[in-house]
Amino acid sequence: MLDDNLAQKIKDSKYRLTSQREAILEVMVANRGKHLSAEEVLQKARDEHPLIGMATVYRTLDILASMDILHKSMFDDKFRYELCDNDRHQHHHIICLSCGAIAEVQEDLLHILEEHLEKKGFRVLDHDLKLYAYCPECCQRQKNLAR
Amino acid sequence: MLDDNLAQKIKDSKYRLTSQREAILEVMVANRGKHLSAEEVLQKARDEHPLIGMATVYRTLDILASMDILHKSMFDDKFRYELCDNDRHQHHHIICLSCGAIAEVQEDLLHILEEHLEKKGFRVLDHDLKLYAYCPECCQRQKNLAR
DNA sequence: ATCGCTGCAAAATCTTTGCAAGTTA
DNA sequence: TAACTTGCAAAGATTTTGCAGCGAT
Repeated sequence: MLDDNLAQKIKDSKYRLTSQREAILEVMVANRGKHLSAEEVLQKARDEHPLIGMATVYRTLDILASMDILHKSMFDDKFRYELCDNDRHQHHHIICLSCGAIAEVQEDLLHILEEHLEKKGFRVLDHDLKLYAYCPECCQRQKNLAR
Repeated sequence: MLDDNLAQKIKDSKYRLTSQREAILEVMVANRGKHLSAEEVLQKARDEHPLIGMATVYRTLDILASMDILHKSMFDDKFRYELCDNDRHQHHHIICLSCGAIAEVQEDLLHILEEHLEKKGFRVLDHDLKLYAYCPECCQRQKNLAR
């Protein structure tokens, strides 16, 4: 079942709400909080819409990102997309170098940095912070192996 | 003229110091502080070594990055490489959305964030912060146009 | 003389684009 | 109907790989 707000947002835009776009939106909503690649979106969207093509997926994801419905960023050498979540605005990613798990960090220390830069004449619009770490589970596993 | 330290570092490693590797190192040293793509490195390296191939460039850049001589990161949808600078360790990138200029930020606010994560059981090894902004020059140009 | 390294070409990925046909408002 | 959208296939772009021959130690 698709979030009416998002469907409406598209109807109100210059874009048309097609069954393919609806299917892709549903996939993104159903996977809230996950960072899906175009390939993953394609596979999941095909459950609902078996004939959908990759070009449509890329085109739709880019439209949704330009409408601030999705956030597009680069992980693992490819673009990944996640549903924007208005409640948790400033979140950063912490990527486990061992298992690849992606956790999120809510801390908002970057405002201080951004204010500093604004004083120097920059106008900061966005940022992207990735932390590379071993996650608690992998740290534990490494300790167990060492025993 | 190539930094003897770096040439020596390769000689001391399991890798051989070939004329191609030397040429690539020289390019990176001559462009200290810049973020070069493989293609750009290839073009510059060919001034010195006209027959060098792209595969060699990629292979060498990856070796140098694995030795912590270069830092590899993704900008503008491709990998870019820059010489590691021991004096300015924690630096972040601020990318102008208008002219594409890349400035660097030395502020080191991330330690606080990393300590917080360490307490939660992560072991943080590296981070990558990109800020997207309009640079002071482009801000000024926009103001001038508006007049 | 080894064993590593190189250049070339081909392959592998990921992403974008052209176009004829189908669909939406 | 008019304009937008789709799927397919082809093209683009970046990066990696296989291999025969070359080169460093």
